[in-house]
Amino acid sequence: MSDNNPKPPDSPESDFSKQWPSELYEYLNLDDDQLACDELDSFVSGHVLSPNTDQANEVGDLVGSSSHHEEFSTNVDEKKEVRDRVAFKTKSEIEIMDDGFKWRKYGKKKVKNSPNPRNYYKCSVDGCSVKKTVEREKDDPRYVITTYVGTHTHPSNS
DNA sequence: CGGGTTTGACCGGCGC
DNA sequence: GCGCCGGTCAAACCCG
Repeated sequence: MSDNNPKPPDSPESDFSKQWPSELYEYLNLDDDQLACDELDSFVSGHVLSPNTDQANEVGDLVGSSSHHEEFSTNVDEKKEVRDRVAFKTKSEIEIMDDGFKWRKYGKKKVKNSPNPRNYYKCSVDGCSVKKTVEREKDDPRYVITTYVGTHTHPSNS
């Protein structure tokens, strides 16, 4: 948390950052409760900017391990662009979850480390360049890994 | 008619 | 220098 990004002063909703994770938590809770699975709860929050393949490996390993949650504190490794990378692992048969935002799919790619394709979504709101990537777990196809990149600059509810 | 989705192609970065 | 890999764009198509 404490991801205080350079939000414009004309943003009436300064606590939108708090609102965002709240909804996600709701989903996670619902999902968890719905399936009564206490073995999952992967909450991975990172912001590694290094374009290194190691990054993917780490994430994959983390997800593959499961059974335990990891939390990365804000390391403030900011360079110039503030790209918050937040990955969520959710148990769902569908990857298209409406979190209150409108997403436009702009690409689909098949990763080598996974037999399943990866979907790329982008926020439809003008001025909001938040991206989202959805990928299925390679070990457990019933798990969905959603990675959010960036911060919304507009209210979730229209 | 407009926006959203789809798929392939293209590109940039890194490794070898 | 080339190949691999991941990410993005764009044209076409589909649906409301």
